[in-house]
Amino acid sequence: MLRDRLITLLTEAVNKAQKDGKLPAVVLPEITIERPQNAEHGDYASNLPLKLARLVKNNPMSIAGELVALLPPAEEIESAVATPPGFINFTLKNDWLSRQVDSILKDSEFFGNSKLGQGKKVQVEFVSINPTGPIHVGHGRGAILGSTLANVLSASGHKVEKEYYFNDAGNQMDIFKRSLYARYLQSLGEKAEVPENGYHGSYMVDLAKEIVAEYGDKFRKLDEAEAIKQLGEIGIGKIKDKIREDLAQLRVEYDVWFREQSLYENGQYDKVMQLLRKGGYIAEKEGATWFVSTSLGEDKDNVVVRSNSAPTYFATDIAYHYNKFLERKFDKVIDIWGADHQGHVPRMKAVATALGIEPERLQIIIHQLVTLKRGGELVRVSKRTGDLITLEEVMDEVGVDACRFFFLARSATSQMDFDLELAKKQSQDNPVYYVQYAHARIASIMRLADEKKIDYSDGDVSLLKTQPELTLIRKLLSLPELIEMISVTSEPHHLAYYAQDLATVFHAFYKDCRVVTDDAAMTKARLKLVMATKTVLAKTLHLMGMTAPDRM
RNA sequence: GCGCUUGUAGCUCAGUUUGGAUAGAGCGCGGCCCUGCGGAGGCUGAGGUCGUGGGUUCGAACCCCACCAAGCGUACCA
Repeated sequence: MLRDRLITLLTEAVNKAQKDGKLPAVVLPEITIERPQNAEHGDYASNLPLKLARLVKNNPMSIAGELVALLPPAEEIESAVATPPGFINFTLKNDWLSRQVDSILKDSEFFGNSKLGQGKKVQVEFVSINPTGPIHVGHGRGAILGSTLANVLSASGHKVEKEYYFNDAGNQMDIFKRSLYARYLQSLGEKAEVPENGYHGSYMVDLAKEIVAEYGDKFRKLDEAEAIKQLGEIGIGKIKDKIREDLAQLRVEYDVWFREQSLYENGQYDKVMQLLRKGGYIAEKEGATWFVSTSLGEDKDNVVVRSNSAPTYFATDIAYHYNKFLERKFDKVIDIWGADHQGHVPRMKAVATALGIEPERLQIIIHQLVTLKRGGELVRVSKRTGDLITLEEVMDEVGVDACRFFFLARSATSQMDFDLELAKKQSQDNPVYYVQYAHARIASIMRLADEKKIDYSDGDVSLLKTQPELTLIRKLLSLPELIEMISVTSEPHHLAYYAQDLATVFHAFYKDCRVVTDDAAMTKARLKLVMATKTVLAKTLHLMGMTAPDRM
């Protein structure tokens, strides 16, 4: 990566300066290379002289001057200039830039991939809602964030597994089953009440009707406990299928669908509890069993087994993370949760510590919740009170591509209002179609070249030297940096901004540089550039889980 | 009360990790550009006390402190 190369060059310059006595022998601060916002400041810049100035108590500009003079020559660099107040600005060589078009074409869809991850095993777990109801729009945010992050991590050389955790055991499931039983009896014309803390949504009515249509009244004849059990399992199965369908429609694919139940079935729950007990992290008090997180600096202890001997969700989550790290041996685990789970973060970190797992290996990304609106009017999202807008409805209304783009264009930490009317309206104009339009436009040019039977494989890219061409090439070349940056920061929203930027510079290029002309040599060179742009744009869209249409 | 997250242009948001060069984008609003490969495009203008007040620094949207506002959490719910 060019950035690393510049750091090396600067380090050499500093070493030389210190050896020559032009710079005092101080410990070098971390060298940072940034991409200046202003194009006049070149392709890359370093503020190293400013940092050094403080340490050696010298004028930053004269340090910058010294370093520039001592920089070793490099084939990529046209110039390195000391600029007030003390930056070193690097500009790339035009012919080096244009040569990169050939290398993008050579790498094709693999352009931008790296070995950063060194094949490390990373799990990304996301969505993971209870199978008690359909997915709503807030969960969709986690789904899009998780699937996109997984795509990027794969591109940067991680061995990624995407996982969904079905909480199909415990308290909430019992409530769900009893709610369903009540709806079932109701749809057979009997009197029954959905429990007060139960699931009242209208989808439960539909679900009950569906089961009546399929199975008739056979569960009415069973005794209540047995009916609730059998009916409940059928209901859960149907909800799980629906969740899978919705996610598939959103283009979210999973490698593993993990069942909470399995933690009990294969004894891992008991195993981890014994382990914690042995480590002195378990205590009995007030009739319940507690995880003593205060011994790890937490504010309070947490119940793992209630006084009625039912384990809490926290208990199985402990077993689940034991399974992730110690049984399946992931090098890193990324959990993506909604902000309503933020209180769960510190205690899970404490669990990691108690199990001897370095807490950094467990990364928890919290995304803020989504407020759904329709024409400015607030829409309730809580599935426990019914009246919900499902992810399915949103996808049908605004389309999957627009949906993914909208969610991706915001950082996980931003609280977002998702206005359905606005999303539909805006997606007619911009920015989703703006980006996809660029791809369709490129496809159209390539079709024209194809019709004219132009073979551009021997095109000479060194003919590409005008400003719009070079600007486009520069933008193409920043994809590898972007992929690495997102892999490090886990912030895939930058992809959406990149896609827009790339579309913008392409449209500008298109305006200024006609591709297919009578000039055969220039046509071939530009076709190469256009094809390289198509590759990079499609790759960006695919990383975001969006389509790259050839026609619109 | 305490904790986490957020507050940047009329609206929706980047930029805050690593303090630096005139604070960016899209939408909306004003003005331009169609004899050419897809005008779902291009160019351009207006629009900002970076929540408020202090502090650190040669330099703060970014670091520190206080305050204000919003969301979430603070269960033997998940």
